[in-house]
Amino acid sequence: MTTPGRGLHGHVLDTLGPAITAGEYPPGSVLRTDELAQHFEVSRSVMREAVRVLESMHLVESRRRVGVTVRPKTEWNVYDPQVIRWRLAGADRPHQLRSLTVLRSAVEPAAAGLAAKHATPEQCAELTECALGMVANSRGHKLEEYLVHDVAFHRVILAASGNEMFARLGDVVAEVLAGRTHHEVMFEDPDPAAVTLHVQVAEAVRAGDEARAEELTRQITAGALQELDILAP
Amino acid sequence: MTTPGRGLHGHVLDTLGPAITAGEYPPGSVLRTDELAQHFEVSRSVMREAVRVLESMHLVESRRRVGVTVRPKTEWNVYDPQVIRWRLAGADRPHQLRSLTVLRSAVEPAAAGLAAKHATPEQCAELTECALGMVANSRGHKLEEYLVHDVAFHRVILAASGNEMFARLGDVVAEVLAGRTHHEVMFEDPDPAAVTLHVQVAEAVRAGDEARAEELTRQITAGALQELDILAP
DNA sequence: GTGACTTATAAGTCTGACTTTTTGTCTCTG
DNA sequence: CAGAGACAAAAAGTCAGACTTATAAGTCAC
Repeated sequence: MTTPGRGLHGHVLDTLGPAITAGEYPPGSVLRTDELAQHFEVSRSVMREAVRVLESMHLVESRRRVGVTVRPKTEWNVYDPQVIRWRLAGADRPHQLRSLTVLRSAVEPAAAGLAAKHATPEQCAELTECALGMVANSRGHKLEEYLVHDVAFHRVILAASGNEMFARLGDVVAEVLAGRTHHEVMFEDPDPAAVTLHVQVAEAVRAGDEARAEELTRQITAGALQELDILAP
Repeated sequence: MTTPGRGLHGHVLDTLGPAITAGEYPPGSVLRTDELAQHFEVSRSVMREAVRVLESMHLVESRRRVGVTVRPKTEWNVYDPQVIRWRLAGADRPHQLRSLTVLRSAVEPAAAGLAAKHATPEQCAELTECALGMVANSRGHKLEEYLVHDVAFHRVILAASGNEMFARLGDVVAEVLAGRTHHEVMFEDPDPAAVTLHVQVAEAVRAGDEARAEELTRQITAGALQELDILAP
C-alpha cells in the first residue's frame, strides 16, 4: 500500500478522490480551483497539484475559462490502484468487487499456465509453502492467517507467470481476497475443496503441467465467482 | 488518445515520461526539482505539477531532503494508458507488445463469452457490421481500412462484456493492433482464417453461444501470440 | 563506537501579480 | 432577424520570491 497523505495535496486527494469516484459529483460537474483551495484551506499551488493528479487519472479535465469538469465514469483509469482503493472504500464496493473478480477469473488461469512454464525452483518452493500455510490455517477460525497465505499464493502465481501486466495485478487480487475476508460474510472456515485446489495447483506448477495448472486455477476462480452470485445474485 | 501537451507541464511530461520509462534513469536515480525546472526552462510550480503526476504513476517518489528518486520498473503503474503509450514509443516496444498481447489472450476470450450473454441487439448489429468491414477489406492491401474495423470489433466485444475493467482495455487492444499493422512486418493481407474467425465470433455472440464465442476468440488471440513468436522467437 | 546535537539541503508551502485562452455577449451590418 | 465580428470577463496557467519543515548526514562529547 502506498503512503497516504504524504503532504497537503495528498490529504486533499484523500477527500476529493473518494468523493468523485463515489459519484458525488455527477459527470460534467464543474469545480473551480480557487473555491476548492478555499474549501480545503490550502494554497492554490497545492490545489493545482491535486487537480493535476486527478487529471492524470482521467477523473477530471481542466480547461481554461471553464474550470475542472468531472469526467464520466467510462473514462476513468479504473486500473489505477489508487482509484481502485477509493472505489472499494466507497458505495459501489460490491460492484467493484464483482468487476475485479471477473478480471481475476480471466487472468489467473492464464497466469497459472504460464507459471507452470516459467516458475523458478524458488518460486515453486514458495508456492508449496503458501499452500501448506493455507492448509494449516484452514480450520479453527484462523481466517487472518489463512488470508496471508492465500494472498501470498496468488501473488507468487502472478509473479511467476513472467508477465509484468499479470504481476502487477497482485495488489488487486490482494484487495479482493482481503475484501472477501473482512467485509463479506465469511465467518466459517474456508471451503476445503478450494484449499485442496491450491495445493494441487502448486503441484501442477512444480511439475510444469501447464494445462492442469490452468484448469485447476480456473476451478478456483470459478468458485470465487460462484461465491459472489450467492451473496449478491 | 488524450490531448498531448496541454500546458507546460504536459510538455515536460512528454519528455520526462518517455525518458524514465525507457530506463534512461536507472532505478534509484535522484533528480532535483530545481535542476529539472531549469533544464526545461519552466517555473518550479510547473515542474512540481509534472513531478506529482509522475509520482501518481509510481514512476518516481519525492522525498524531502533527498529529491525525486526513480522507482524500479516493478512498481510502475503499467496499466496507465499514458505509461503504456510511452513504453510503446520507446525501446522496449517489442517487450511491451508481447506483455499486452498475452494480457489480451487472457482477457478477450472471457470478454467474448460474457458478450454472448450480455450484448444488446445494437451491439450485435455493430459487431456483424465490423466483421463485414473486415471481410470487405481483407484483400487488396487495404490494411488501414481493415485495421479500423478490426479495432472497432474488439472494442465492441470488450464493451459488450458488461465488465468495466474489460471495457477499459479497448484502448490497449487498439494500440496493439495498430502497432502490429504499422510497425511490425505486415505487408501482406491479413490471414483469411482470422477474418473468418471474427465473422464466426459475431455469429456466436448474436446467437448467445457463450462457449463458442469464447473458444473462437481464444483461437484469434492464439493466432496473435503465434504471430509474435514467429517475429521474435 | 555510541548517542545526542547541529547543520545543511531539498522538498513543501504560501502569496500576489501577471498572462493566456476561451466563451458568452453585444453590437454592427446585411 | 440572422450571422459575423469585436469585446469583455472569467478561470486556468505561469512565474518569482520568500519562507517553513523534515531529514540525512556530519560533528562532537562521552
